[in-house]
Amino acid sequence: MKYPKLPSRSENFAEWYNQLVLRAELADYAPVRGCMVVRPYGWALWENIQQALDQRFKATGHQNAAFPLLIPLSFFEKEKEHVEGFAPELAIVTHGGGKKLEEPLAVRPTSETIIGYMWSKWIRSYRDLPQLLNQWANVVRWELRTKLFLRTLEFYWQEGHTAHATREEAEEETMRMLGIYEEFARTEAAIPVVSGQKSESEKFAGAVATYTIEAMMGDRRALQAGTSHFLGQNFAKAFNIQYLDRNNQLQYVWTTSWGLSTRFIGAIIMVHGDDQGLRLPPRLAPIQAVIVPIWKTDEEEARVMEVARNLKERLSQEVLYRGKPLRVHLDDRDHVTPGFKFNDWELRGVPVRIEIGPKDLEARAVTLARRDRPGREGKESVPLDRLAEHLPRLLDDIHESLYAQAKAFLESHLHDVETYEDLKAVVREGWARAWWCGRAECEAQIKADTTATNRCIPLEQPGGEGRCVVCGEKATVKAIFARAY
RNA sequence: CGGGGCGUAGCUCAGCCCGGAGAGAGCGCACGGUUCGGGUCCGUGAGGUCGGCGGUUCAAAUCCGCCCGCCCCGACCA
Repeated sequence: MKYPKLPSRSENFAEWYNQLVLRAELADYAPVRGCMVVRPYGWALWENIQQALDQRFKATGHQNAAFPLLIPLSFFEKEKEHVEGFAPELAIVTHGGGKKLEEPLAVRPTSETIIGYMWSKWIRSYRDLPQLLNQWANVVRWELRTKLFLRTLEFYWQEGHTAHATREEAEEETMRMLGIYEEFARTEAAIPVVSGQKSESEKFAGAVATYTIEAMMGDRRALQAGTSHFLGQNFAKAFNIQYLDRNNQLQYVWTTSWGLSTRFIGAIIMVHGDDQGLRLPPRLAPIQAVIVPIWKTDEEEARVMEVARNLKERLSQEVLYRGKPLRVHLDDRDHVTPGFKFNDWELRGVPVRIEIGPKDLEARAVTLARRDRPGREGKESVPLDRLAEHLPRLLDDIHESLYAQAKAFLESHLHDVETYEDLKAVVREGWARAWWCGRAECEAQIKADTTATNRCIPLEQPGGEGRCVVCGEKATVKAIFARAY
């Protein structure tokens, strides 16, 4: 076999993932340890994620801004938990312009501190609130163990930062943004998630409460796919962000922050991908439909290519999918065979392939192949003049089918457990949902015994009470335990 | 930071144990032809400080020492 197949997902998931990222040209290793280059195809995917989220942020009143990459090191020392959490993974600039700096500068690992500093200058009155900001940025965290998209020294994300007059408003904001992440994952990426709250030991350094969306990867490990933090007045006090309320009383603001990173691309790969390669969710796919022309003779080539070119023009100009022009690519490479192209575009995860050959021309039709169904089963012939109306429906159908598959997978590997023995067995192959007393010792015990961590306390709770799966004490909530990335 | 693996052509690797003739294979790439409805076939060609530095030797990709880098598995994290 000239073109080796990917390692199969079931045999070696980690190797399958690595090779797929490289071969689909989403990213490549940079010459610096732990850093990656996001290649055009991967970045196009990220741009579509950005668009989908940005639109939602703006619709809920947020504005984009840009804060500096470099942050005075002393800023991190102002909030005790924050510095403890981030100090070990800071990259620090000590020299500039050939001279040693008076004060070292940290390359931002997140921007609460510098935004807090600016707010302390900008906020004077309750009339200045709320502050609803977001920035699209790169950040650096000196991770020891890296993996493309999932954990790299430098990564790209959006970080939302808001300041509010009241606790209630800030808490509402925290939950609103968590809801947006959940809805985005479901309706754009076809990824079902569990929304919940992080335990004390898993929460963000400096937060009062951290909320998360957790997604189940194809190897049944959990991935934190987005987070939303209620920061209380921790940063307000650390950076002295105060305002005068209606009664002329000086008050501290209440802040939130929330983020989703290029890690989400890893989730898309690991949730939907199969042994053939990527299966990109149609609404985020850089290419939604690829046209593969097929011919034998020069005369056929001329006829087929003419129709193919016209089709590409017509589809990208006339067909709107969810309000945006259909993203169509014509694969006019003449030095590779159709069979090669089929495999190539399947590896790259394009949702729909449009085959046009002499037989199709004769029937005034094209052959459509959908990526979510393998082989012949996913193929159908569609008349040329019905394609424009057919494609959006097909893309929706693929989206629904990907979501349904992922949802079924999640549900079939998420089990309620009653005993500790059950929990230990379940987390080897999936997620365990169990009564938990809320104590860190019990979480730690589970982690020590199984390497599974407390992923979250789901917002959806059964109610009532039970006995902690570890210690047997009274428990009022159930938590999800799983091995995670 | 602990454990493991690897560094020879763009990629995957052979050669190294046992030093010696011209530094190799497959893929990819370029050109020509052939093919094209599920990873075509043939030919020609370009392409290499054998990770770096030092040592041993008449002679080092090969033996020895030091260094550097990367990947994988664990603890930490989005």
